[in-house]
Amino acid sequence: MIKAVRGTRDLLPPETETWNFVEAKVRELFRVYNFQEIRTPILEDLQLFQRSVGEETDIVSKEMFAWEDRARAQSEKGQWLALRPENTAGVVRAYIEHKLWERPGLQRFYYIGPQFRRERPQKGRYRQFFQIGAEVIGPSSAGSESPAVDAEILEMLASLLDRLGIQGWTLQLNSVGNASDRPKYFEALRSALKDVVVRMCADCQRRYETNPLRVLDCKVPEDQPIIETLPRMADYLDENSRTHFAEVQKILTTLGVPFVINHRLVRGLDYYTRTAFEFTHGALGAQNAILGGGRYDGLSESLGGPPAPGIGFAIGEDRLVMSLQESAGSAATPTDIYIAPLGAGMNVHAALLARELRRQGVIVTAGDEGFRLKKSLETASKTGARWALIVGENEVQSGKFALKNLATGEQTEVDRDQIAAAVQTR
RNA sequence: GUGGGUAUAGUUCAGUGGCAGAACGCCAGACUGUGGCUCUGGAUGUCGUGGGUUCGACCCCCACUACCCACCCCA
Repeated sequence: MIKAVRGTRDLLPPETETWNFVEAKVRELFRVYNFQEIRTPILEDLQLFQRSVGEETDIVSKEMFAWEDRARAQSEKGQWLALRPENTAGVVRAYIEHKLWERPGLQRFYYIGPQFRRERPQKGRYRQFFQIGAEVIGPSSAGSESPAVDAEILEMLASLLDRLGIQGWTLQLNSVGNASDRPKYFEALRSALKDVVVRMCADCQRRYETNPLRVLDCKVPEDQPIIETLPRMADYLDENSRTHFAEVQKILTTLGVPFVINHRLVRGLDYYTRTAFEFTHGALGAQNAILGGGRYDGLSESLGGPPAPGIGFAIGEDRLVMSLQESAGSAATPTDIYIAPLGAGMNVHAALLARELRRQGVIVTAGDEGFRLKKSLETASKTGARWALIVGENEVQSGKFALKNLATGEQTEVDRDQIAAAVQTR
């Protein structure tokens, strides 16, 4: 039997109702914050991700679905293509490709779509997963570096989680520095680790070589005392970054958006600068990050574009839906009327009535004339219909149809043109 | 990539070296144009795949695969 490939899955009703609920709420919210939808290709040039996310990151070096496309001519080499592992790079590429800085003001985009990473699947982690994300990007002259933008994004996210009814989230905030002060911190961290790293876990010894920042993220209890003594990024921020970060916090506090400063929050993509954040939720198992994001002030340049500071985030939609189901149940949309055609030749009459009713906005399902009435009513109840409409010889002759309320058992005779009104008023 | 667990009906799961099970769900009948409740009956299936041991393997052994959980990493 052919099955869904590893790390991918089918989303079935009624769960898809929850997904639609989430997406509808999200679009509604983006609308009032004046974000507009952008749809970028799922397939991109591999180099896009190497140059943005970073060639040395796990995402690019180990987790990409990438392959060499067929060459156009014998002499040429094929282009390397990749399934996108995230969507920010694609949005920034589109920003550059279409010279969107020529448009007035800041560009505010949102997207909803599948992303791909070749990881080992576990709870809340899939090889094809869905992200809901947004980006604010533009020239500095349009205000793209303003801390007000960071605060607006964070306030929007807090509102979103609240409006979806997700309880118990935590906003963790940090500033990870810019292109000039990050290397300084990097050095300080490495030299502080130099003598103590031998006492740390095997993963940390590896991280010391590959990416010392990740040491801060270590969860091994024995390593915690050592990590506490390490220098903090906050002490290495330049004046600009420091006031920027302070201003973000000030606005959030004024707005009443709760957050905690986590000096050890690091992100796994190279393009992040300054403000970095995660929203976490307890009910997600080890993959507790429901969304993450931050600033990427130098990303456009590293993709060959003009200076275009920006900030964005990505929500793990799979995880969002998961935490939503922890907090509340979902409601299925019930059928209004189940039509029970009764006897030979009744299917055509049922089809005609269904057409008339649906044009009036009634949700209709029809059975088959071969069904016994008992079976039709049974199916109607089981599938959650509120009413059953009997379409038989007598009804067609008289023009009055038997309409049965499946909850109460009450049955009335209703004129053909009164059916929609009858089920919609009650 | 590493470690642990699991794999039997549509679903959730029992089970024993000797005929494949329960509950729920599904289909049908009791009841020919009146559902839910009840009763009766039926189909549930390559017991994950491939080898091996054995008179005989769903059960024991080996390999593989998939799924789940954790590490790593991230959303």
